[in-house]
Amino acid sequence: MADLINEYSMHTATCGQLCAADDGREVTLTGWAWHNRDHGGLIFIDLRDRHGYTQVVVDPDCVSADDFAKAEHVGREDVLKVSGCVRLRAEDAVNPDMATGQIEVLASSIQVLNKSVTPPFAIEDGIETDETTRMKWRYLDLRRPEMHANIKLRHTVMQAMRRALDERGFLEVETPILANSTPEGARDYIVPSRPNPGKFYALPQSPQQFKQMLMAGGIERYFQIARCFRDEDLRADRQPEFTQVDIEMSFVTEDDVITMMEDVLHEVFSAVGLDLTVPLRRMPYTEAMASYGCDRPDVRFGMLLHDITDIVRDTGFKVFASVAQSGGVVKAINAKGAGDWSRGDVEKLASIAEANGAKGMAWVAFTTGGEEKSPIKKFFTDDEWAALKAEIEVEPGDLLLFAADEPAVANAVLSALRLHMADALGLIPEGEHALLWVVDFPMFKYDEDEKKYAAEHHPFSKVADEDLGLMETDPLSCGSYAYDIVMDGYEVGGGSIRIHDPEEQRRVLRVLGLSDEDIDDKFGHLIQALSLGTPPHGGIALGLDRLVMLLAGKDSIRDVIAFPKTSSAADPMTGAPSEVTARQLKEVDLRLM
RNA sequence: GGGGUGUUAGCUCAGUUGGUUAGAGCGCCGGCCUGUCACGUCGGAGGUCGCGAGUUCAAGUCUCGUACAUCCCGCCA
Repeated sequence: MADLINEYSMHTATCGQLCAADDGREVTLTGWAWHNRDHGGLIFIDLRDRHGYTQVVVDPDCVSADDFAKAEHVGREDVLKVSGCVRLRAEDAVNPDMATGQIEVLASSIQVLNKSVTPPFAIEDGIETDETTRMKWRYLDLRRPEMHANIKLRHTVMQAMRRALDERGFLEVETPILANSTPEGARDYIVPSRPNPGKFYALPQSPQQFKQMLMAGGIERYFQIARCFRDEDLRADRQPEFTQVDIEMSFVTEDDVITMMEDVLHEVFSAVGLDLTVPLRRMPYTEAMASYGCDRPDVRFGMLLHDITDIVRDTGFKVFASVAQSGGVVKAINAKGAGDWSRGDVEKLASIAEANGAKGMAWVAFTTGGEEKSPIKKFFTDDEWAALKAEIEVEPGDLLLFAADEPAVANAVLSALRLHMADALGLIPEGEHALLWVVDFPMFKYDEDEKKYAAEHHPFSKVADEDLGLMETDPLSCGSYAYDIVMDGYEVGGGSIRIHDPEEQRRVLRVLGLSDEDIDDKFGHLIQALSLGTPPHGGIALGLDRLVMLLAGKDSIRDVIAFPKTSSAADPMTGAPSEVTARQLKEVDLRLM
């Protein structure tokens, strides 16, 4: 075996890195055959490895008849070992579109290390093959240069992250995968415990409690590139298992965590050839909701939300007036450049509004020709119309889209429309990134379905000092020391300063509806640790998959995960999840219904 | 749990008003070809139209159900 490895690793060059300076070198290349162009008396084989392509020329005068016959039958994805001499191509044979297009390798011997059957799709960039097909043969998909680049980018980001954190005194610590179910939050993946019939582990949704225990354990600065699990429905940016760069620090303020994270990210961006200007903008949560309609604003373009509730409070357009008078809001965005859209195209936008909870969508188009088209204009007085136009500063070519509803719905609708219109109008600059902090999150929100309070961030975040007295009387007014980092409209990280006072922790959990008995049962270890000298601490977790996805310019994290799962949490390659035997079930004391 | 879109050759897709033997490009197989690089050229093979019912003289096409994929809402402390 050692000899075999040695033999394979002795190749003297890689396919993507030969250049004119290598002219005359004797090399041995190993790789996969991409294209085989057989001209009868002369054969060109493009050989591919991790680094790129090189053209191999097989001339019958330079190889044995046996090797030439082999070359004639080389097919896609055959694994070859080719020895030969690098030579400059004739001037008219140079391929300027190819990194190694200046040279070629004249083969002297060819060895087929492994013959491949015809692959189900082409191993090259820009394919439009269905993603399920790519996932079924993921190892083939991974051979494609763009997937290679994604995996390499992920590696570079992870290594830069480790280096930057190590340099700042963080210790990398592993925390358990077999952990406890948590009563709040996402649905857990559960694992039966054979020695404890009827009892289950839960895979961690995040190492949150363990990292707080590490602070209690005096580690002071911890990080982990941690796998996290959540049994919820999937999205393009959500997988059932995903990776967080999990960080926690003792004796710190919100500013300390934010500054540390900015420095680390600056180094990570440098490592991938990007310049991140720090410090980043910090936007209060209330401003994000008011101006962008969401807590993860994409600030690469404008089109901010305008609140026109006061202008339309008494208008003749009853839809607006009744919402405005009953505690709702009327807001609008101005999609500049869409003023000449056809009525049909504009009306189609209503389906986006409705998908986000709107009952309808009003609009006004100001054509570049100076016309004002709208189904609602006739209900407005001249003064109201003028006030509306002044507030939004309309010009010819503008299209106004309105949402009138309770604030949460109006914001959700306009946030979705804003993103759709930015995409449709090409307002998002390609390759540019915009990062910012969203700060001053509220501590609690009210869950209408469950009829109880829930933590906006999580129940271990510290309530703002000045609001501590409001916790029992007016939870929704309590701020917190929680912050998110947002990149290009995605939440790529979030964290907070944690509670380190045991009584404060109990109060928060009580607001969430937990009895003292529940608190002791589920969080007794935490409360106890807090009462035994846990230092003030705080931290953050970055969504590595999303971060790498954005850096790679992709719109699905599946493209930066080596072996992702489909939207039904299945793996088409391995067939997971699958049934287990009756014996396996019996061993863990389970029976299928 | 809900909504949208899709499923036809190995891959990407077309398929009209329901009507003869379901097509194209690429790939694959065979022949020819010494400067191609998405080589060219000639020929060939390749189909359970996702699956199951129904309507009809007749279904890739219409109806219902269902599976899977994908995007979104809910959900994701």
